[in-house]
Amino acid sequence: MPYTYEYPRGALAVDCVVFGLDENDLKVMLIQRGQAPFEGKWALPGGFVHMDETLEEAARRELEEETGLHKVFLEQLYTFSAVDRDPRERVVSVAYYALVKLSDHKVQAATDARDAGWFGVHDVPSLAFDHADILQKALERLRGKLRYQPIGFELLPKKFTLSQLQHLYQLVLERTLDKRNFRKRVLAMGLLIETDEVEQGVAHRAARLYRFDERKYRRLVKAGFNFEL
Amino acid sequence: MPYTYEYPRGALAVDCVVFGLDENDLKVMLIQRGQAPFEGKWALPGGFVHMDETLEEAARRELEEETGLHKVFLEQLYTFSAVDRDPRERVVSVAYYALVKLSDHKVQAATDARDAGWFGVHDVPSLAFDHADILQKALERLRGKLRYQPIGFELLPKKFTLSQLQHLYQLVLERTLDKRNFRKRVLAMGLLIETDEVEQGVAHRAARLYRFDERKYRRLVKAGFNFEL
DNA sequence: TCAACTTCGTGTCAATGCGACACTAAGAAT
DNA sequence: ATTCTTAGTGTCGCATTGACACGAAGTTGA
Repeated sequence: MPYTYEYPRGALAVDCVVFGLDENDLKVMLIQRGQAPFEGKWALPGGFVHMDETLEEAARRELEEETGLHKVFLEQLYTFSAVDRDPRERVVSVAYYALVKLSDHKVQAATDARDAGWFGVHDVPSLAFDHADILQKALERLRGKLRYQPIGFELLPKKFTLSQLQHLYQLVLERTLDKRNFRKRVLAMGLLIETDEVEQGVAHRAARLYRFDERKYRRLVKAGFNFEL
Repeated sequence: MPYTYEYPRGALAVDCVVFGLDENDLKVMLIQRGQAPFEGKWALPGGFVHMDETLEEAARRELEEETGLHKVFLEQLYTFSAVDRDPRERVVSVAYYALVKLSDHKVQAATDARDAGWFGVHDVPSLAFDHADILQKALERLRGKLRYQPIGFELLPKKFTLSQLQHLYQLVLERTLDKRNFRKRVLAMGLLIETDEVEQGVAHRAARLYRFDERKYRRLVKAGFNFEL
């Protein structure tokens, strides 16, 4: 305990709001706390920042440690600093949100030592700290971002149907969208590649599978292009 | 100096990007550093966060202390955490951006003990720390925000002409706008109140003065309204 | 006082974008 | 073969957007 400073210092933490998409719901990953404070309560995955890592590195490390997730889409959300947000002492927390393909990560999520699980975003239990506020803010951001940036693909498998994509948009934006108009718009933006495959194992006409053209997207972003769905 | 912890802790700071509007330019307020590191270099106003204040409180306090500004529009921007962004030790900085009416604050800005001043945003000197990055990000945010939220008024005097408002938009967005279309759109959003005054002391036909209807704006925001200019 | 100068303030029209809307096609199940 | 379910497709009217020019008002200086 040789770390002594001239002035008092709060601790710095990161918390992650991890979104995943299930057939029917937008889910968020929560872990059950194993220690006080809030022992037994559900909380966002997160932890303290080390001295030799950036905030994003800390967020990725904690995600990997606590949920097994890695290489996910991750973006800074907001920094929460209410003086009493942690009952132990002053802790300022930088929140990130992540989007993951549930199909890829279903298994690992539950294999951590602590209990971890996916909850429908409108059906979360009471959360530790100010994590409910953080979740709220993350949802708003996701909604806002989805409108003008093609980030929805991060939540879907590599190959997906347009119906899945529309379903995702409807879940996040919380309203229904017209099928024809949606397809028109989303195809018009020119970032979807039609594959020659169709979905498998459905009890009705199979839908065509598409891929997101990430290469093209990156190129356009670099060229200063502006996406508004 | 009795503040001892089990693990090392970085320091937590806030930095403020303060925008102001001059007749011809969008300006940013800088202060000249009085101590190492970067002594003599220009930097964003800012400082360390106290244990009993939120980040926003810290930002407002520093603004008041270093530049005399108070009661300004202030919003969190981003948290910067490069490990070596401060040569002394680990410092994570939460950046805020502020919009002030230069007309109200021109005087105080220069009265601080240190040297402080307004610089055209495209004509800033080399900055201390990673403050150039912070400024860059603030500019992007301001541009993005201006598109869909009526925050430009924070930069203008209480009563202003539509030409001033257009000029501001042009400065921030860095492109010219059609006068008639601009007036149509901005009046259509219904948040401007026409006063019965006109500007004074100009060597040509005087323009009508308008006020921003903040009351109405707040009401609409509360009602969940969505502004897109 | 009149001519010159500067900025104010205003409307139309064409093109485009957007939302509403319904039926046939394909494939699986029975 | 019939039924069931979802896939996939085009038009049309309306609203929005952007391009575009000139007379009005007020000041200045000859």
